[in-house]
Amino acid sequence: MAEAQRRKARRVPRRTGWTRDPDGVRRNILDVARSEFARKGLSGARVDEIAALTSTSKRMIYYYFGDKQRLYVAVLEEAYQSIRTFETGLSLDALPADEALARLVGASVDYHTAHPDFVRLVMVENIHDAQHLRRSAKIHDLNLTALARVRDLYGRGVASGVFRAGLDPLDIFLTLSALAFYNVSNRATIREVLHHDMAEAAACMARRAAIIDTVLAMVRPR
Amino acid sequence: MAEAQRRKARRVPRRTGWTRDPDGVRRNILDVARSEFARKGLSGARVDEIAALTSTSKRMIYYYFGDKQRLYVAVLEEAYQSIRTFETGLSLDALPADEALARLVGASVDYHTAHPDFVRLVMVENIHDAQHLRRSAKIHDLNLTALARVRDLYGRGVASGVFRAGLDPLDIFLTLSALAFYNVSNRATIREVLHHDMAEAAACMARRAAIIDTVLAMVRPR
DNA sequence: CAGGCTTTGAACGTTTCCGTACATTTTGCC
DNA sequence: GGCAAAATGTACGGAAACGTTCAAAGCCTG
Repeated sequence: MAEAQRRKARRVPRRTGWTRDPDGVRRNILDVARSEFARKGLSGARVDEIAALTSTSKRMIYYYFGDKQRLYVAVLEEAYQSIRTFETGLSLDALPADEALARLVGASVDYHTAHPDFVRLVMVENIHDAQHLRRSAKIHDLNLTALARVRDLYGRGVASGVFRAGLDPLDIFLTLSALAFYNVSNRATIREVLHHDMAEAAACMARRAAIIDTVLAMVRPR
Repeated sequence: MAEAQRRKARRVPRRTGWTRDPDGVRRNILDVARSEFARKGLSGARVDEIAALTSTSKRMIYYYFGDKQRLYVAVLEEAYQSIRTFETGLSLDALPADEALARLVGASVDYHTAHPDFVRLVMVENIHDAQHLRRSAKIHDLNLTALARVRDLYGRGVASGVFRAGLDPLDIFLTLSALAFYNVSNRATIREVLHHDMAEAAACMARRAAIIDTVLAMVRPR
């Protein structure tokens, strides 16, 4: 056929001098994809645009990840693994319970502030009803340690008398998560509706202190 | 031309018996669109699908709203107007400041719980960096009264000695918003990661009480 | 040095999806 | 009854955007 011949006749110039680096290529794709999915959502992000922003080509995205959805899931899984690593890395056991809690809350605020992409990915995933999270075996096994950590901390604080008894550790965890998360997730609408820019350094620090204060006030004996 | 003739030849069966109701048609489209945009986001929602779910046709969507984006903005504007109406409707002045705050927080939690579509729309808008909110004159003039209300309430409470002085009313507002919002916005990921279903009635009520408690603990004198 | 894994690159097929063209009818108001 | 606004329905243009297909070659390890 004429078409087959036309294809055969095409001369393809090759690039030389590249080093074989599968992990690097995957890394590069994942980094770009994370940013794009976080910025525009799953359906808003464009495979062609992600490809254009990588140092490789669309071809390799499909080579390594199969399709757009699986790329998204890979990004999501990595994001959750990162925050888990962060959580595990905090050493709180040496501190008194109240100081440890203050540090945990502060660290949580800082992590969210420093990783807006993570926050946005979680928003995107919530819009999609967490259906990708649900199907991901990797994340199901992840079993966030954060709640267990709060449970321990709270138990310690009650025992030593610095926290009041009768609280559900889940409420403490949800409160600190909510405050740290919302602070980043709703920055844009807060800016437009309240004319207040949480990205500004002074506002950021003040809010951080207020959040720590609030969580401590919640657990303090009355 | 043959094409023109073919079109001319087409016989279009009309539907009869409908009543003239522009507002009703707009209403119907807006309701469906809100649900779809809330469920799937701006880029995830499909105009054809929205049309299919209305009792009218795609033709009318473009007739009334021009294009997808303007339909989305209309939905967003209405959602913000609704919450503003709700906020204005609360009568808190007759109550002591602490009781008034408790009622305000409870009502806020209830509103978010009862209007998950609103919560999701705000999430979607945040993903888009609030660019539609920014351009909407309607919303810019809306000037949420909620913050002013908290400011008054807080002033009253400090004067009567039930609240401690030195807080920024903005922090109170952000805290109560964050807790009420996150409770709904992150339900899906909370369910998957913590295996805890906030939609369940018992969990819902317990969390509501904990949120009220937390905000009151924040402002209580020490 | 050989074979398989990695990489290249552009063009193409196909589907999806937004928005519009058409011609016409129905309704309600004056 | 006349008229303007409201409503109808389908098919189609055209642009995205996802994913694939071709053919070939460089790189590294064993």
